[in-house]
Amino acid sequence: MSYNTKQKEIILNEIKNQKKDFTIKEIYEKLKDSAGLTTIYRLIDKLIEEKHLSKINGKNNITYYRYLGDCEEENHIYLKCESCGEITHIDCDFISKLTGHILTEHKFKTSKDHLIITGICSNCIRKEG
Amino acid sequence: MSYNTKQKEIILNEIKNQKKDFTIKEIYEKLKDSAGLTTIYRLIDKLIEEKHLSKINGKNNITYYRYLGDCEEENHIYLKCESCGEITHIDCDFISKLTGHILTEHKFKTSKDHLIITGICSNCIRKEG
DNA sequence: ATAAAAATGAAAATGATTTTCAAATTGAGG
DNA sequence: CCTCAATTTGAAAATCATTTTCATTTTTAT
Repeated sequence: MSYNTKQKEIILNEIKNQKKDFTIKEIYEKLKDSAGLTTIYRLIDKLIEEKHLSKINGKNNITYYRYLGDCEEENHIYLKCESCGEITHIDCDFISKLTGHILTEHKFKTSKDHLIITGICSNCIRKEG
Repeated sequence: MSYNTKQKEIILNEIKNQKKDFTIKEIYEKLKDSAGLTTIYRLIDKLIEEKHLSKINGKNNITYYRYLGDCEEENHIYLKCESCGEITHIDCDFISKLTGHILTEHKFKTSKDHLIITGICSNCIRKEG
């Protein structure tokens, strides 16, 4: 039915140790002496099927994976100005209220590091108006 | 800076006419006599950057795209799942509180039609399949 | 009308993912 | 501890979507 192998154990262990989203390449680079690329792909596919992993489209067509295990709260949000491109980082209670609201009312777990809100910053508002 | 061409017009028109999520291949098949594949890729990348289009991970590594109509409403926000790519529109008071807070406390005027918050949707966060 | 800037697209390159298949490993049943 | 069929592995080859290249064409400002 399903055999246990040392490769599966090694790969799963490495995935669980990831602190952030990771790529296949990163895993392979670390494990290339103990597991082949094909095997890594196969296990990852299985973990996704079993909903232990989530596949994420990053920028530049890079595929990241996220281990679904622990979810820490953070009150961080990025404000990105569409005009000058400036990104400011805010950290306030209101954000946790927002993410809490979105989670409970809209059943959606906002990503802490990808929470970017776009608009126009105060400097650029002044310039334009 | 940016030139208008008949290809851009034709491709954009075709995209806007799509009733559902679509693939590049589908667009190319329809327009192959009037626009090249490279040009379609280029315009789609630009539309994504401008948040008029969203990229969606389908099954079997098929990439779909969804046209995000221009939104004029005040309390409107898009929730985009980083895993499956699914997009939900939410429309609630909390959002106007958020934008009000960001404007008064952080001096930042949020963009109405580009407000996309990313995270993981409830379907994807469920672990045991 | 002219020319510089920008856009096009065919072809080639890239690169991630999948497939193939012979060899190695696993685990159940002696 | 054996044996062996089922399963797994991984190197190499194949696939295929996307990107790059670059010569040519189109657009727009002057």
